[in-house]
Amino acid sequence: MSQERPESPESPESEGAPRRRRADAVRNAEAVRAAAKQVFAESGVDAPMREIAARAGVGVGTVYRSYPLRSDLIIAVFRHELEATAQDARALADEHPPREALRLWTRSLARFLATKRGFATALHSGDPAYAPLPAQFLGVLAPEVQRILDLGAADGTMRRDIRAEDLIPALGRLSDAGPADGTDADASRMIDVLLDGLAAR
Amino acid sequence: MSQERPESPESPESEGAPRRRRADAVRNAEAVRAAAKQVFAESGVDAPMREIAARAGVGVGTVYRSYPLRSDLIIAVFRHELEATAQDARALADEHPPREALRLWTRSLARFLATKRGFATALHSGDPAYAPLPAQFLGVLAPEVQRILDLGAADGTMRRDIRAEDLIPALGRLSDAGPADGTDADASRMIDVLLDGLAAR
DNA sequence: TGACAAACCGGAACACCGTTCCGCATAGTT
DNA sequence: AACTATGCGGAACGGTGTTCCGGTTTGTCA
Repeated sequence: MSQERPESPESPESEGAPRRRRADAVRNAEAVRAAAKQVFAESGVDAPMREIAARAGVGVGTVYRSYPLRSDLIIAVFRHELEATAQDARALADEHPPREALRLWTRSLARFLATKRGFATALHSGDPAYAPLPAQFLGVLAPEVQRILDLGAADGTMRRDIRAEDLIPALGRLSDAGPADGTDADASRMIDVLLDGLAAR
Repeated sequence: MSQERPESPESPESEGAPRRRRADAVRNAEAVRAAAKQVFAESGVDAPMREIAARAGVGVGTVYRSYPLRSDLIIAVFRHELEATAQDARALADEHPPREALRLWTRSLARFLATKRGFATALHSGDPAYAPLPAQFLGVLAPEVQRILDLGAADGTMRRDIRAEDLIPALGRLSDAGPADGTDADASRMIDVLLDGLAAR
């Protein structure tokens, strides 16, 4: 029971006790996350911070306190779905040969990106507010996708010199195309071409 | 000589005589274009309008009068280099077999994009200020690149179901990757994969 | 319980930026 | 020289990200 005391850190080595966050702070952080989810769905991930704050019944300062970077808020909102997409890769790898698993997974990825307005664009925008996004995105997806690539390399159906860290950003960029591009190219067709290029020669 | 009169339109059918622009207006438009070229090189194509105006020794209103959309200014600044890139496609098609010509041309395109800071990103940003950019971009490049694709289809080395209008945006997106992505993937490698996928099966 | 310090809050304030608008200046014409 | 329409400058407006601080709330300790 005495373990509950904030002053008794589990890890004695850590510098200074990281006093527990106040209850109202966590409440507000969650309210902001929920509000952001709504607003992102309606107006995209680049919606004004003020609107998110207003929707959460909170001041803008509070938003920035819990989520200093816009990307922190985006990750918090989409983390679950992002991890689900990663699990799709794992499941598909178990049920299909590698090439087919990868092809099907690109659909899953495209679905994820298509339903998060502005996410794909933010991913390669270069905007500092989104800077940590690509790495976090990759961090979740790459391990599972790499597993498919490894299987494909092992059974000789895929080339071995492309890693998930290269492939996923490329897929993300190609997925972002489509009607909103101004040119009505079909995104999935170019993705299929890319996957064909991934086949072992 | 009487032909010089503004009141004598060459095409009688057109509605109203399009009075010639004033001399100071063309001077200013050119000064703005030159200033924009400098500023774009230093700060990217999304540099503040005010800075371009200041550099040109002109008010912001004057910038908007000659170039209502940001994309108008961008096109004006890069038109020559863009057309040179299109000519590269023509030249390469004459000197190499189609697949090799296309491979070399992607390098030319990547060079073009790499030296125009922010251009590639603007191309697929969805920002209304850049809306006409993709179409103008394609309008210049597509005819020459399509020629390569046609040659490749004719000699049986390339698949026939991909058109330049689909391929070029994809190449543009993949070229935009690289170190600035946050992930240090090598853009040219994924482009090579895409080109491999373009080979006839 | 009451008091106190640390943590936290709200939102005004500041710094930019794109874009518009209009009184004034000037080029071109008669 | 006088006149007109064309063009000019830059103030002004609306919107946005981000910071900052006086005041409030929470958790703790006596």
